[in-house]
Amino acid sequence: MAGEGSEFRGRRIPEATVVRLPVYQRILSELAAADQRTVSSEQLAVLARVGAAKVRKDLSHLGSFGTRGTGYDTALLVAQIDRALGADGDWPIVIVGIGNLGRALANSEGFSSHGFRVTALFDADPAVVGTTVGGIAVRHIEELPAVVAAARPAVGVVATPAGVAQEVTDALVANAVPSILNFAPRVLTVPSNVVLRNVDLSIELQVMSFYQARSGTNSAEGPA
Amino acid sequence: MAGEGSEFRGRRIPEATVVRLPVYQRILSELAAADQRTVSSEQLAVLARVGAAKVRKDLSHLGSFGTRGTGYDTALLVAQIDRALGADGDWPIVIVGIGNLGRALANSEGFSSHGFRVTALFDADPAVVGTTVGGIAVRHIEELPAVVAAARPAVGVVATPAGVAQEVTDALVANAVPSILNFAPRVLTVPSNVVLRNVDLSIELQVMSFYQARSGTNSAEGPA
DNA sequence: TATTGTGAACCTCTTCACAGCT
DNA sequence: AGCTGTGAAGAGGTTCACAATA
Repeated sequence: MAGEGSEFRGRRIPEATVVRLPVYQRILSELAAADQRTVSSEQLAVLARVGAAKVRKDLSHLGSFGTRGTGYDTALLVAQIDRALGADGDWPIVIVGIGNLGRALANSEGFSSHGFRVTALFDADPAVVGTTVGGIAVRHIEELPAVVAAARPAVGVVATPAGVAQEVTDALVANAVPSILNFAPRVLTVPSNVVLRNVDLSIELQVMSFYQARSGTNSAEGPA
Repeated sequence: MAGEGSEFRGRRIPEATVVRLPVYQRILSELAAADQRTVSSEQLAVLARVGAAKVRKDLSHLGSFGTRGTGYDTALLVAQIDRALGADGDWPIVIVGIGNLGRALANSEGFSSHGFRVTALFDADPAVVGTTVGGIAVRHIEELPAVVAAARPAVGVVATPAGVAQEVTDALVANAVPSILNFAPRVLTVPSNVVLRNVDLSIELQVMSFYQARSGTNSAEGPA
């Protein structure tokens, strides 16, 4: 459990910063592995492809861990970011919908690091139920309430067809899953106390075709 | 090519809006399929889980297609959004890295709609090269330059391990691929004229554990 | 000297509120 | 009356620029 709020700086970290912390963390881990003891905001900025001022402001939300004239202690910074992100915790995951994408997620590196751990898989297809994916047996969706109520996963991943995404989400929420990561191309409704994030592959492509369709336009650079 | 700028309103559409347009488009398509002729910003807002004012402002960037007192013509709006997003175009895609994720993407619905079309798959593993995924034969990565130079894909999808993501990207860019969609957990460098978008599954999870780690904290609501 | 931490300016996106049109 | 389109206000995030400090 290890849930002590100990000496939290009462800071409210902006979402934009939260999204960048994992990027910094990955870079810092690599630097630490290469035995680099300290790092400047400038170097981290170059590696993360952002501005140095942004790096400093982002890190300042975690506290004041840098040393003026020297930079940041690499290992210390990794530890601080890990703590902020909860990487020192244990975060069981369940995945619902074991199609191509669900299978890929179940086997994904990202789903078994930083404290994450896939604990259960569910599908409705009898041909899939009972098979083993990434070392875990796929259970029938009807077992979801019982299994989830017992296992208390931290994250429910929805990788089902769009048509059943909302009802699957409702089942997860009803069984106290506090965070939902949705891959189905559907806008989901969840209570306000549930954290919902969406990953929509189709949207990413469409954003690209938007910019490309535009760049095809005569590059009439607007006058100031 | 079909590259006519015809009667473009010289508007610069905010990125935040661009990301929501595909969501509206999907909802509107469903309404149109259900024979709903018109839709109000309020109804669309409820379905997309955003504010009505935001819907109106977003749509206003495309032009003035609503009718006061009535709402928007559903079919017309779908057509306008499609046009803005380039959904009336042809967007060949190549996917590099045919692991679990690349395979899922190659079979994905989202990669074969809205004008998108997977045209080539590449991998470095001899055990994978030559196999067929989603009806397309996987070619060796060494064939990439020749194939890409000939096929001129609009989007290159990087689904390789992080270690080779940059070199694969360099090869795509060198062969004139104008947009890169990166799934590798690595910050990529591309020339400024190349559109780059990142999808990082691990980051999404870490953002969730961040919020959950926080909510575990005594909900000491900060004083104003 | 080198580099952090941060107020202030700036920019972008969101929300409000209402004039204007049907 | 009903609903859009938008100027203006507000909130959030980024960048600047520099004082503080090792």
